[in-house]
Amino acid sequence: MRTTIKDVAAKANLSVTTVSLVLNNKPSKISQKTKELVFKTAKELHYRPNQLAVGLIKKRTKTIGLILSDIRNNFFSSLAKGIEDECRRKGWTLILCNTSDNHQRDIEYINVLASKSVDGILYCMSIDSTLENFQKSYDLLGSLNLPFVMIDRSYPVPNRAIVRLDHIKGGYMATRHLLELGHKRIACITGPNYLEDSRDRLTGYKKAIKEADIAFDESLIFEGGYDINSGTRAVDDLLGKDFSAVFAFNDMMAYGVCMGLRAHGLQVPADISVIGYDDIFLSEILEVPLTTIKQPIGLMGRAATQKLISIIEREPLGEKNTIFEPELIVRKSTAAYQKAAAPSRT
Amino acid sequence: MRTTIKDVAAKANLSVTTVSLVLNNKPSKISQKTKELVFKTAKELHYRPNQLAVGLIKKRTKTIGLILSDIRNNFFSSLAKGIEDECRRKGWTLILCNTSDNHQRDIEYINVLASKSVDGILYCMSIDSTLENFQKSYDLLGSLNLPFVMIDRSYPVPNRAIVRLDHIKGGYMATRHLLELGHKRIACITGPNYLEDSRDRLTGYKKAIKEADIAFDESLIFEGGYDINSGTRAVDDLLGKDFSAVFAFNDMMAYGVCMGLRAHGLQVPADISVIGYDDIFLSEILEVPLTTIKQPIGLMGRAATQKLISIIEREPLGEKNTIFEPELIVRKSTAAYQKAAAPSRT
DNA sequence: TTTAAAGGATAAAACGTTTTACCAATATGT
DNA sequence: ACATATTGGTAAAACGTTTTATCCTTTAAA
Repeated sequence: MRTTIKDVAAKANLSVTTVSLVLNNKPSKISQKTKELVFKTAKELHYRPNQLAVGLIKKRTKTIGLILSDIRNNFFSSLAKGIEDECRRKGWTLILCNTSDNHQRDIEYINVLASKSVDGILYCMSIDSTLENFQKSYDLLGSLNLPFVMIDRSYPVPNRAIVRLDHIKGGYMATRHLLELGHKRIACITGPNYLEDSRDRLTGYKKAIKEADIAFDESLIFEGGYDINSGTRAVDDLLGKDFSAVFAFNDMMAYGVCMGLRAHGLQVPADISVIGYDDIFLSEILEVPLTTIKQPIGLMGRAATQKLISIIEREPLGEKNTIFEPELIVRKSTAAYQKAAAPSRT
Repeated sequence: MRTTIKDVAAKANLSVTTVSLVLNNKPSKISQKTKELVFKTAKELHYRPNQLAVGLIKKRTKTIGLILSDIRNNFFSSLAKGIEDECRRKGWTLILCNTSDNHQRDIEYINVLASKSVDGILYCMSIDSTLENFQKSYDLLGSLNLPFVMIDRSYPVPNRAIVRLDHIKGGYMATRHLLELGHKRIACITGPNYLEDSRDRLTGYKKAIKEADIAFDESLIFEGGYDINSGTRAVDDLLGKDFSAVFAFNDMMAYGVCMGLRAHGLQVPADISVIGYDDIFLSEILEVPLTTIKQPIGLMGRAATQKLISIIEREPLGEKNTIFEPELIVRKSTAAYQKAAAPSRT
């Protein structure tokens, strides 16, 4: 069996209380000599407090749960990396929960995490999180009295901390970039329409084209699901329509678009410009590196972790929400508009 | 505060013992009527056992730790996905530990996980794990009495369960594929030489060229670090030498090779054939999809999890080790040897 | 000399469970 | 009528900590 505090106390001929007091550096009147004896004995026996017992009595575990859709997705794994980094720095532990974009599991996992006594939750909703669904999670979290921070995706309800990008600005920047290259007919591959983050990007898009005096054309908007297939499906849908550029609301769908275009014999960016969103790892190493809007994903993960820990420890919080700024990364998938290049079905 | 078993007992006017017995379905002589009362009350109060207390007394937490290098790497995130899936299926919980390929952290995390009372560890060593380093982890794990399963990377020591691919065969298959396409001068980008998995692939390579009566040429072997940069550096080193194909010991390095070749104006596969290893997600969606040796990563994760749980629960184990079979996935980055295509410095 | 304060350490309760051993009341067999 | 089973349930210990209140000495102050 592992060494317990009793073993240390016994070996040092001291009480359990003394050992605990010393090891936890509590203000007490224990002589220097005794203190040293405790440290020495603890080290000899390789004593490490059993965190189950500690958690039980302190009602704190220094453990947080991370709920996300799919860790295989580079966006989430980068996020997880940032979060884990920050946890390690602060001596916290991270439990990983993968919902596979199934909201029922969001709920299950919240319950599991509560019964494991995590101190808080970092929550990226699954993609089928409508407002109603979110409300369920929100209520549950509330009834369990669990501190939580939403990452990226959320809905506006009271008393909810969120860390995310300014997606309106992001959508605006992406669109501006294409407009400045001379594109006027810009297709959008959005995320699910009920999601705020997708709606925000679209708002940014509309703002930009309006400023450029271009009418909004519903037929250029394709609702995707943030997955690679949405990109290829979008191309099938869009082909034959008049457009010279595509703004995909995430990089994954942008890859799909590129693949789809290629399959139809169209070149990026010669025939069609494509801009993505997220700047995940792949985007840089593609044969035609993707122009995209960068989210500082790792940083956002760290920020969210810090915020959650602050909430848990009841430190004075600055802003309830943290909004990051998007950044335009120009690579090779966007080019100036060429009149001749209007796409046609092959 | 959360509902405790005492609250349930109080409300139902029963003892804590009775409630516990009923809820855990223990053989006991509690009347059907009482049982129903217990279930009803527990449900009403939304009772969920505090797993800290349960863990403390049962000396089981149904929690395992996963130690890996970098979750951003698609190989590991796919692995983590498989592992998490299996954990969820069986009602286990997963703690994620990211070592950033720093062996010191392997050690730290093993200690942390032990103090959190995980029941076992799934261990992917960091890349700087020499035999000595591994020995330290191994000894620590032993002294903590922690069941563990190594994934992919390990060293041959007694009493160690490992789940991995047959890398000798994998190396052999990759090389055979290139040989069959007519290539005779095949460069290798290996992993660190002290790692068994890299050495095994090289063994497979040597076996294949020997069978084809081709002499082993040390100058065609470049020792990489399994990262993308190793691939580009390898190209710099190799250029000017006589070779028509490259076998990169993982897909990441294969991408690096492709990028490097492209930077030097060489085409894949027209000028140089490239084969990778792993078959991670990217490989399929590249402009020139990568021919590679597939590791069933998700499956391996699940298998490792099952094995670990079996060990923890002392179920009869079949084989101590599980060796998966490699599979050749032919895509577009390899082509038949063309005499004219010998590379030259640009 | 008595009282108060300081110094050094500890006993015991508490956290929320599980589990073992036991108890009381009723029913059964002789 | 008595011993014995059976039925239905509970008290209390244990898990490994932290923390509060308390205790005994010794020293300082009155």
